[in-house]
Amino acid sequence: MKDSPLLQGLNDSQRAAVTHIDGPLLVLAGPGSGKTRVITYRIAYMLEQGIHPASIVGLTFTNKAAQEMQARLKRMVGETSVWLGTFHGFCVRLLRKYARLVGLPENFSIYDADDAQAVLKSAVQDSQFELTHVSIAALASRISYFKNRLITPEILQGEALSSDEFQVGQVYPAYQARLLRSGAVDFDDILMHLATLLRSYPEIRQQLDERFRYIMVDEYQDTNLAQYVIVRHLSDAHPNLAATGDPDQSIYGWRGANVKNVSHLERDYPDLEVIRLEDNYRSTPEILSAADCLIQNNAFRKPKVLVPSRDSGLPVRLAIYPTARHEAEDVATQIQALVSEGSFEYSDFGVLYRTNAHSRQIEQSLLRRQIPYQLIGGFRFYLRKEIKDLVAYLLLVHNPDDDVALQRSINTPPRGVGKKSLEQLAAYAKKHRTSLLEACRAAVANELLPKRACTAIKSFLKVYDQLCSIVHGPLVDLLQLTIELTSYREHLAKLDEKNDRATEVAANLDELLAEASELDLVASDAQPALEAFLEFAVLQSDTDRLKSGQDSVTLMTLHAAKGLEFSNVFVLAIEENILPHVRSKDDPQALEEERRLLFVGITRAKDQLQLSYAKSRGFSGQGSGVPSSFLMELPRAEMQVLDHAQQLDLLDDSYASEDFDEYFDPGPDDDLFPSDTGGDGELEYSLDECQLPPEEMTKAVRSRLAKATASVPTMRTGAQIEANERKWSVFKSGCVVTHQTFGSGEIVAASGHGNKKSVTIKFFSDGLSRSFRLSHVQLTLENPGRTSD
DNA sequence: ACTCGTAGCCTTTTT
DNA sequence: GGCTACGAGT
Repeated sequence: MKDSPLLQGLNDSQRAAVTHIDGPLLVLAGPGSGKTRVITYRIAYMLEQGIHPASIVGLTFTNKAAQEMQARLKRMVGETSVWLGTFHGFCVRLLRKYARLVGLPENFSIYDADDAQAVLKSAVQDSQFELTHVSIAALASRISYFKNRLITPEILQGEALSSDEFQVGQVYPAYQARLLRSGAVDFDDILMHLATLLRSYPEIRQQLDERFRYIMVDEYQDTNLAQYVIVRHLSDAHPNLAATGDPDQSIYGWRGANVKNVSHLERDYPDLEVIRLEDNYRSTPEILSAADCLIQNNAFRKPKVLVPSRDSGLPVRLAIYPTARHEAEDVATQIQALVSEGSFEYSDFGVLYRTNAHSRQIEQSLLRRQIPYQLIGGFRFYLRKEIKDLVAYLLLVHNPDDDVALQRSINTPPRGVGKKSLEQLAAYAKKHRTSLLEACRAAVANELLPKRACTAIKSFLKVYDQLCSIVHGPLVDLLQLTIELTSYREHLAKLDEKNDRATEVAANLDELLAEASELDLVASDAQPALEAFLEFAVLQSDTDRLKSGQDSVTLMTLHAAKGLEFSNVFVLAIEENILPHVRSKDDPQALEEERRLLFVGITRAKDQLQLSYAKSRGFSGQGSGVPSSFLMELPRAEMQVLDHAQQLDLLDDSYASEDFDEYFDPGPDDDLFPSDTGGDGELEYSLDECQLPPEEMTKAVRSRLAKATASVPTMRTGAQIEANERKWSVFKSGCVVTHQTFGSGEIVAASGHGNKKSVTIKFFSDGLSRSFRLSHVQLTLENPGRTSD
């Protein structure tokens, strides 16, 4: 058995992992150690051993990873019924079956972050609970945190809450009640519901455990408690659980992932076999050395080695640029040069950065050179308005209780159902404990609303009922009819008269129709096309849309890059406050996660790697220009440092101008680093007036520039904010202060940072609370209060 | 009730 | 620099 041809070409540890079939297994796989290979080979090996394909489940993080494995597996063994998919996809399928047990209909809707936020917002309004210094987003993330930790509203209500969490404690149950009433789940619910279901129904747990005898989990370091519980419950009587992961690549702590799940595995499965894959087949020793030096700075870490197996290559480059624009231009130039030399294709390049916003400049530079690229992340197809509008109709057809879908569709295109009418419908729905759709029917039947509104609602219901009548036909027809009945194309055309997105929007609709007809082909009784489509629309991530066939540069965030590899990698903007991100620097755990993020980025590179930062980034004050402390942790001696900023130091002041990027616009053939800065509109105007000889002009420009920049307040915001921060740090909760017009009062809350720092003061004179931005009011401190440090 | 204009808001990472 | 939410006008 053990000499199966499958096992040829695997190293010892890989082979050990592939052939360990029964009993719990943990594969600690460093980057580039052939993990995906191990997983696919392992499945093939299991099939070869006669294990039934339907009893094997492989769970991945992204659809992309799942598809990749599916494709590899297909090449090895042909079509199989092995379930390879994402956690969420798998859980949705199970949840559909047992939905009633957690209070959901089988046709429950899945809400994306946008929809969920809309629900949360109305839950907040509903609970007549005033939000003070807590944003909806912050509430959402707290609720998400609870759900990931399987803390249901019921559990939470039994807990004593700190004042911080009091508001969440109020809103969370209301939010959840709304979701359930709409027959909907958010992303976190998908996991939470299934986990609680498995907990509460041992016989179901047992059945599923029996059915899914062999479970594999990829990117195990990124699982959260809910996911752990699910996996654990499905591997109880048949503990054939194989987890693969790398704690050094755990980068989703912020959304509840818990690296400790790795040690929990050891605790919960005493027989656990641990196999390490430490040989790296991907990167040159130079790249690995940089990665290793960096990651060793993480204190909360089990030491692990990266063993290079490739020959020595080029040194890792560290490039320093005066501005983000230079960075982008130079990267684009390098890519172009390497491709035209013939040594590489565009698809050999990956450009990685911390946040989506950083893609803009590099996009422009590539565009200007007509270098093809694909951008991952940013705006998702299914988040586009025109797509979401249409999908809303289908959602409502699928699930009539879906209030979010109704609110979205009832007045698109505008047919005269305004805010007022909706409010009354909502009130009716609340009173009669029914859906908005039912409220609409009641309103029309009993003429509860003004005639105008009633006829509008009637026409909406007519469209809706017509759509419902063909729900069992092909999905394309349903979608086509939706577009027709709503005159959607005409509506969009009218909307788009000014901005010329019309062709793009039309193309989007066509793509939507194309995807619908594709799904019609693969639809089955178990998964009707409409349901598949709606799930696909919401669970499809953007990384999944990455097309491997075409020759283009890939642009994406470091997070999205996990699991991928490129011959040449550029990591941009490795600056303090960006990587590590501002919001991570006070928390040592979060800081280590940021370091791991860079580690992931570095280890994506096979042959060449360039890390870079810019001294100025025209990003509303945020680009500090300070190189990331992570860069100090790299083996500088082995690296090649390219300091493109040196020659420009004299001009630093002008380069630091926020508007610099606006007027520095080198054409494709321009020098990357011109000796002078050209001029913006204002400067050119003054030049015309001056009529000085060229050398003098430059001087005049410079002195004018210096003057201008000195007088623009934004130029000093950095220092100013810092000074203000210090000055304002005395205004804390509990302080007694005096306001010019309202007199004295006590600070009851403070929020925000820098110039946005604001306080809420409860005034003694009238007992009312008012909020102020510290940058806008003059306050005198009367009494530092009890919380002085 | 809808459309247009502006001010304030926010800008991590994603299933 | 971009969007959304809100407010005034038609």
